[in-house]
Amino acid sequence: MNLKIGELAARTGCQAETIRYYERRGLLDAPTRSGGNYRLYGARHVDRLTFIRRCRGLDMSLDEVQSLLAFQDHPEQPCCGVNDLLDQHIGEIQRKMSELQSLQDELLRLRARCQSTGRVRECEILRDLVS
Amino acid sequence: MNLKIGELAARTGCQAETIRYYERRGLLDAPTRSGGNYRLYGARHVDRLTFIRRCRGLDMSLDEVQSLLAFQDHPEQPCCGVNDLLDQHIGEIQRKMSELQSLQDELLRLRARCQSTGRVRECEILRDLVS
DNA sequence: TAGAATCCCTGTAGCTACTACAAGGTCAAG
DNA sequence: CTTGACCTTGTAGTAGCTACAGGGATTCTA
Repeated sequence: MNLKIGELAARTGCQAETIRYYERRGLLDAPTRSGGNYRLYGARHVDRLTFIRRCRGLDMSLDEVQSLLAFQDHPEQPCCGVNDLLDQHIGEIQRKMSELQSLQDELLRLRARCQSTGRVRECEILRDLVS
Repeated sequence: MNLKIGELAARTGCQAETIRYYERRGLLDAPTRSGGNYRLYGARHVDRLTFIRRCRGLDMSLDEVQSLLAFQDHPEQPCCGVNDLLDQHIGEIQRKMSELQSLQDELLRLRARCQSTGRVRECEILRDLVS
């Protein structure tokens, strides 16, 4: 294996600087180094990084990802913690969505107040926003 | 009028530190000062800050708010720019919502893979996240 | 009128999850 | 042997605040 950071980056679709950042943050453990002090990654790192990127793609925070990684490192534990974390995350997304829905409603209502023919002076949108 | 920053904060539901931050950012212009160097705000500031907070409540960025404030300061301009900004913002919210919807779908699919009885070792959720 | 409590001031550093340098070292190709 | 692509560390920037520290002003109470 023995990938350099750029190769790992290409393989996972993650920038090299992001990989170094994950290492600093403690999500990815430090790989071995080559003679010239280059990071050398193995298959285990590819898996971990893939996992992290998948979770991030699902909008999880790095703290959440770190929790899931901790579960992976203790395979004998019951897995209900994983489910709890996911349920909580699903709840958060739910909340965000309904919040955005209210925003959208209000924005459309606001937008309907102006037919874009006049001057700023008479614009009902701006007037509406102060009150 | 002549409100101190804490009074303006209480009146608008905005923290004093946030108000100072808006001043630094150039959204709220610097008020006069008292003898003891306290900021003293007038009715105009109350209106501006209310406007800003309303916009922020609609999830607009400070840059967007600043654009709207610029429109307010040029009341003779045609107001179609205001409409454009709002339409664009509505579009963004729309995009965010459909993105969250896909996330939600995928999270629910993922969640359905585990019935929380086993150990982490066999957890299909974690397995799914690596591949 | 003294002292305490509560405000206010400036400036700086922290938060998330990166991203973008600068200044330099390593390595492979020509 | 030089060029260019890659790698290294460290630092600073992004958005929109928030949280101090260390000090001054004002106001309330005894």
